Amino acid sequence: MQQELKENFGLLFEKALLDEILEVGTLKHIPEGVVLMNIGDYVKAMPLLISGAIKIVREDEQGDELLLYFVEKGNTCAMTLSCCLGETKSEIRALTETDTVLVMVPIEKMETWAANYKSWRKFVFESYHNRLNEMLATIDNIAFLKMDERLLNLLKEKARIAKDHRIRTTHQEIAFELHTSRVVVSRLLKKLENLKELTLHRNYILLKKK
Amino acid sequence: MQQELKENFGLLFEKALLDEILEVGTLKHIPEGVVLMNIGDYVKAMPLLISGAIKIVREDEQGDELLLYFVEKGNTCAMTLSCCLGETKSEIRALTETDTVLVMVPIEKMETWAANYKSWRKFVFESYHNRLNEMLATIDNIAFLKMDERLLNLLKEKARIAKDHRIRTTHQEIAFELHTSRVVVSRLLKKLENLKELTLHRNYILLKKK
DNA sequence: ACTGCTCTGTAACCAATGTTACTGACAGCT
DNA sequence: AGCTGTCAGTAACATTGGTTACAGAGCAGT
Repeated sequence: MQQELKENFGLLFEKALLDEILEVGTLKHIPEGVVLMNIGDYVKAMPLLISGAIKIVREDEQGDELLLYFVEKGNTCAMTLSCCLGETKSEIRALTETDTVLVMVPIEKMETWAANYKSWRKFVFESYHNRLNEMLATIDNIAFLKMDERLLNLLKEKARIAKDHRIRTTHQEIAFELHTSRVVVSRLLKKLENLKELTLHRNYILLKKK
Repeated sequence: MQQELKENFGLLFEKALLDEILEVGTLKHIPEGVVLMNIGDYVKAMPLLISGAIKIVREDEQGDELLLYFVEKGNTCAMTLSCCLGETKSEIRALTETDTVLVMVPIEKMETWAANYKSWRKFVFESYHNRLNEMLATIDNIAFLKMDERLLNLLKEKARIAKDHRIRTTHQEIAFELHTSRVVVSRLLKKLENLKELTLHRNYILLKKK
């Protein structure tokens, strides 16, 4: 664990803090598609991402879904932070988008570290900053872009995160993430294929490198 | 100033912190419709709201607008916090929705207070928490609701904030806030009037109390 | 080959929203 | 009163996206 922590958080945290994290944190390997937190859950630990990516999803009462953003290595989920501090229920669902390695830290440490380590305060504030910006980007996408642009953005993001232009997914899954219907996704994907942006296959989409 | 601070932040902050705020903060009265911060601005002070409300607006490259949320008394703008800490440009515009009273605090104090006062850390974290939740609510509105529901929600929110069922505004202004067109707003307002939710007048809308 | 399941393609239609264009109502000013 | 600018109402039409329904392709199991 020491190795992984050092590589991803070594520049962020001072030695003493790294030692404390090593002491109380636990390293976990999690495969793709596992739900880490669900809506209504109470949170007891905070994840520090070593590798992989976590997908953050919103859901309303009718069960309508919407992808909010992805969390990547060197980051943590500010929603979790937010829940920990407020001791409120989670408003979102978090699940692994790819195979993921992370360090879980018990939330009791948060306040102590915030008081004692400047680097921890910086990290937490920056996480919030990043999350607010991700949310802003999400709002921009929903409010200002049309479905075909949102679709293309999502595919590019997925390719970047999985480091693979071959995106393994179904039209239905994309439809959930964009909060639209499968038929609409198929229609727009076909349009994008005609525009030579990608090629369609069963269970995967090949995005053209540009 | 002492009086105002005590009333709105007295329960939040310990005595020593209140004294420090009194020392470096300046009290300001600002009329409705003044732009406090614009997109691209660098931020040098943080506002603590005593009374009134600030409207936070997003704008894309084409100049398309969208209302994000309102900040009310006892709160601060987490976007500002975020900008201060990151020393980045503002991503949003902030303007007074009503006449507003606030205390401006220079941002240099932020890190010192975060290190020394538990209540300040709590306040900052809670601000972030609130802002993230506001953003979530905004996303819910845009993604899951139809225009007529968004419109009605906006009107209710405006009435609540101004403490007045007589909402002084034009259809065009509402159109900007919801990022739609004036014609659509007029159409839907007429529909809501037929449903006895409100009555329409020149330059104001009378919302029915329910 | 046959069955069953999931995934994709497509047509036809509908609902919501956006656009353009024109009208009159109202208020302020001279 | 007459002129001017802003605001609101409405019709006609275009576009986008959502819905329903159905057919066929691919794949696994028997």
